[in-house]
Amino acid sequence: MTEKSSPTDPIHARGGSGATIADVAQAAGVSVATVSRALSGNYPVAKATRERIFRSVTDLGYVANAHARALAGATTRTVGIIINDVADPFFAYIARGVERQASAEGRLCLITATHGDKERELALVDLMREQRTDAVIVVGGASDDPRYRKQMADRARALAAAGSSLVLCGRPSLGPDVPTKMVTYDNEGGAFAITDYLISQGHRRILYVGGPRDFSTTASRLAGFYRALDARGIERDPALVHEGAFGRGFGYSRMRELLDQDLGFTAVFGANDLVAAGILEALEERGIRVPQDMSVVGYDDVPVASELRPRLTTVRVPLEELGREAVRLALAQSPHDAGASSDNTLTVGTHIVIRDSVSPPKQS
Amino acid sequence: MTEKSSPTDPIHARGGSGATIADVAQAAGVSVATVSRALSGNYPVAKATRERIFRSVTDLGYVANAHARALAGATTRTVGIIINDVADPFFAYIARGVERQASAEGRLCLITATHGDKERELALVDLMREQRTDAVIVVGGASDDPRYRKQMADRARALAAAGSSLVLCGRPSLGPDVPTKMVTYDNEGGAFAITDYLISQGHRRILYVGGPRDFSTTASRLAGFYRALDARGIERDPALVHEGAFGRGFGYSRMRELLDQDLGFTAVFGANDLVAAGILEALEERGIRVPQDMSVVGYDDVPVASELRPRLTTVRVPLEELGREAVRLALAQSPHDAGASSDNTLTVGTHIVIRDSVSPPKQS
DNA sequence: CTAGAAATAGTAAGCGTTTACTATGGAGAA
DNA sequence: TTCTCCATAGTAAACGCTTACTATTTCTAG
Repeated sequence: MTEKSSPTDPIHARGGSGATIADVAQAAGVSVATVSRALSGNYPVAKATRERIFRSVTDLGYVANAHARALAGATTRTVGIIINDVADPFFAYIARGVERQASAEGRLCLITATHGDKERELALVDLMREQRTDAVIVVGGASDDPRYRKQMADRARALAAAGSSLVLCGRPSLGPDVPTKMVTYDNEGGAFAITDYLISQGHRRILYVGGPRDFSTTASRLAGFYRALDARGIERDPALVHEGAFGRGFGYSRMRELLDQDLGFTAVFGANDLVAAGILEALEERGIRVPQDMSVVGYDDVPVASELRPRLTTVRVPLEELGREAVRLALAQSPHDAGASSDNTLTVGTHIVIRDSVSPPKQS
Repeated sequence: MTEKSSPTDPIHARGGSGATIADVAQAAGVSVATVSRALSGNYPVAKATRERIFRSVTDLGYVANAHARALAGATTRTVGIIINDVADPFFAYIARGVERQASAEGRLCLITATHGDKERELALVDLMREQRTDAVIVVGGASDDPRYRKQMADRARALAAAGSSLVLCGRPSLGPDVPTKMVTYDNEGGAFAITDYLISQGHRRILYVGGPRDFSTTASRLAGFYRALDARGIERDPALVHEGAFGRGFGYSRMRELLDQDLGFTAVFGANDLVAAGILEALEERGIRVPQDMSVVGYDDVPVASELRPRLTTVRVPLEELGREAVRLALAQSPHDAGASSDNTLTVGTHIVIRDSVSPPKQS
């Protein structure tokens, strides 16, 4: 007895590559079929037999081979999610919702990141197809490059044909004839609401900063922004719109440049909270007080918004909910089970949350 | 022709559940073996044949079945990671490192969350065993319950026996005879350094708040804290140590209570940045200025630390690096390939980053 | 007491790949 | 010309499960 572990230790038994169902069957003196049935519990197995089997299972530290199971059976009990970046809070909260709902529905969650590369995104969808996930959820705004859309549409069809589905989360449809499911939030409405709030506080020249060009999220937010301007009869000034990126760094550096120009704006709409954080930093550096000298708003209401000083007035997007709904919809038999309309679309609302970063413009 | 998509569309072809390698073989007029070889490219296939095969692959929108592949071949090209919460920045940054390194090494990444439940953690390790992941990485401090340790040790052995490995990331060893790999950071050293910094600024009564009791991370940070006190000959006062949790909410509420007692501390050490953020909020609410009236430090240096005002002085932990190293070590043939010592342990350093939340105590 | 229905267990056919082994054809060597 | 050796391609045996069928008991009812 040179073994360190005691003979009753589970798991340690085989030196090979893990016990198989056949090992368990042999140990329990039954056939593999019986073991399989005892484990899945969908077929009667005599109590004594079952107990013997379970004892062997623990003794051997047996766990089923998920691949063999997926190959023989139908479903993989896995959902795939594709996001930009695991550490970006916008995506992280959606991923949390996905992870939680998936695990509530007994699924595992394959999370991958594109790092903002759309080619990679397509490749990742294929990877998930290889994995035969029960659904693949792609999150976040999309490029509107037609070639890309076509490629994604092809994949949506392939997934649908294979009994899986492509879920678009927070991004526009690929077209009416493409079999996808969609979970979105009212991006344009939120932008409208917060812009209107700024206007109602007396602002007339509002700077818009951030968000990649030709990107669906940017387009919707900008659309809401313009609609609010139009509704109040305020002229659109192209000099006040600065697309670019979604990061904090972009907000900071672009704001620094803009501050040197004489644009005469009294409020800034950051395309998201991170951009707004950068804007705030640039303002702080210049000694411009917020909200006394300048009002600032963001979008998304990620935790940083309430961490900032002043606390950021922003648009709340129910991110975690979005993720949960994506999974519900993905796994639902019929769209109605998940509370979606019959075109498989579900929209969650947004609303503005008022904190301390906005006040009426200074009288000049 | 009632089909909407054009006949040259890839993918749309079969109505079934996805094309198989046999379909491709038939379409290309070769055997499945040849297709398999053409795809894996590890065996000569005539150029013309190969091209024919690839054409069929695109025509059919074929992607290999990862499960069949895993079953027949050896490896799954997947690593599993188990964290507390996807949206907690501490874990999110580690997860990002894991995800990036895994994808750099051609692996997919299965991410799951325990929500702080250690039973669930064990169950998740088994789930990953089922998936036959090339490695399973468990992240973050661990409970020191002996039963739990035993269970985890069993699983480590099972994984090792199956040719996979258990990687402990930021948590203590399970014992010398348990086959694990470890990536850690100098938790105790960081706590020592920042406590010493506080002392060097003149603080003598330092409050410690946060971190679950009987938790390895808490234990190490507290150990560093005490060592610094001892080294300077400052008495340990149990009334100044308040374990509890790692969240922002805990920092806030506990600090409120503590402020009502007359403890006479001049500085607060938050067990992590989130706790420190809560502390700062409680202080702000009471109108206590930081750092003039009270100094505050945190731990981890997650983004919120530089978002806060005052910017938080804290201990920097190279989280993303930690995740990357975990994957490198997990996948390395020999520990030396990954720069680890021969006992499969790798430690990354921590250092304090000084910002604006500490100053000498007020003369009273 | 016996036919027929449960209840329980076993047999074996896949599931979609990879890969060891085998087969074929033609080029170069003798 | 004949033999060998490559370069290719095919055959078929796993891989570890699930499940449709089949077989054996054991009840239950008539």
